[in-house]
Amino acid sequence: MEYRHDVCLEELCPVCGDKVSGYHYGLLTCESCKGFFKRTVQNSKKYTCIENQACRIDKIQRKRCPFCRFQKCLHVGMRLEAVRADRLRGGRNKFGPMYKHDRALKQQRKALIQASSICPESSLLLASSKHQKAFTVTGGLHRHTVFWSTPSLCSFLPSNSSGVTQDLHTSLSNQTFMLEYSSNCASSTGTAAGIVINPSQYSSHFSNQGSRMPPLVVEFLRCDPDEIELQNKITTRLQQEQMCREKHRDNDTFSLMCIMADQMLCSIVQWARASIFFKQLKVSDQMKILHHCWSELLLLDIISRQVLYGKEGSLLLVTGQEVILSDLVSCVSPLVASLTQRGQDLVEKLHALKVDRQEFACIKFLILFNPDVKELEGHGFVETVQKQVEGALLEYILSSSSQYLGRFAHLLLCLSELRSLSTLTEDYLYFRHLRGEVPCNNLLNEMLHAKCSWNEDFYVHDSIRKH
DNA sequence: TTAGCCTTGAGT
DNA sequence: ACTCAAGGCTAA
Repeated sequence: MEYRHDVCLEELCPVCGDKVSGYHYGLLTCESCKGFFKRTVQNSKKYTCIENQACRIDKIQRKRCPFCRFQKCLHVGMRLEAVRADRLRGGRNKFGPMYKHDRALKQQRKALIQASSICPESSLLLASSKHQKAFTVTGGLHRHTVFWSTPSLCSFLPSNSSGVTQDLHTSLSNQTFMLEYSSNCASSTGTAAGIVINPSQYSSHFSNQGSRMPPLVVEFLRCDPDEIELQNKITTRLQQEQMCREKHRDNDTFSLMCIMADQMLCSIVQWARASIFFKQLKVSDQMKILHHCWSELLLLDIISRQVLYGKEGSLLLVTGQEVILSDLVSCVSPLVASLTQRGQDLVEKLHALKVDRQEFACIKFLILFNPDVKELEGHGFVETVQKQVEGALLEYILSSSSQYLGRFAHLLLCLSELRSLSTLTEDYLYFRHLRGEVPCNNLLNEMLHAKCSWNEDFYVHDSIRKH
């Protein structure tokens, strides 16, 4: 199943890649998956997988494992409740407005993309990198030693999600995130992944904008960690570790920055884990995705902090401390100085665009759900989510900016630059890692380790087996 | 059991 | 009257 362009994607079934025949049970699917889903639900069929519940489902092989096919149906967002218990024919159900809205969004996106002269899939810009970035902070900050170990990535992720239940009722209860569709909300959701947020749940938080904000954006904001809490948490941990480990290790600025980055990575992983869509992925996919985008997310975190809260000429750390940029640039290597400068240029671009929290929240999800990640079991799902996120971002921009065409294109270009920067910075970190200069036993280290076994599967997988 | 085609009927 | 997602039918 090769999805190269949105043009094709629009017409391919997210379950098997066959030609789409219309909206069925919540999303666009082919006729055969529609029939399969209907038969399974109507007859309460129970299947078993003779492999390891990870069979590839495509047009050719879809008949081979109904268990995995049905799992995939649920995974991409087909809705059990759209199969009628009374078997009444004809008419319309409550999903009608959702389909209509989805169609309108697709139309809108197509028009926008054409008008922006961007390739049919914005994911061309969003999605082609092998790895990412790092951060370039250094300078005369702390003068103390901080070192501690962090749990590995797999310990952040649930260990039991490989066991997929085949029971329909359990499947239903697993979908508690699928909140009821509300046709009177300006939603950007309810598309292929079938996720629809009821904005009334959050309207108290965003009462000034709640009526206009796409529900998915509201949800992204809700997932976003609070900056003050994050600052307190990381500062506290840095202090704790400083007290515990004062005697250990050299405390050069680079090590300190690694440790801070490591803490930020922990919070990024926690954010992902608690976020809509991500929890639906299998743990193996969650790991692949995080291994792929950690540095980009880390860099975005640093950059968004500068754009939203920072002052010109200084670098605001997650701990709330400020570093004067000119001091910083003068005491690091030329490579790091140039990376810092590029990062600063990006900050200025985003600042000029007045990118807000909502947009950053969407961008984080665009980075996280990158369909370019290799060998994902839930590849179709990731693509679907990315399209939904793009749709939500687009809708948000449409509602909040009169310059939406240029704005959307600009944001994509900034993302492209972010990716390129992240690749360079990650390479730099990797180089320091190979020289043994990155503190061990932490998440950052593990990410870099994963990078070194890029085509094999990975250090983390070993950790899983041990568990 | 699958999947392509057919029938139905509420919403527009 | 038309649309289009439901369910139904049936050859393979």
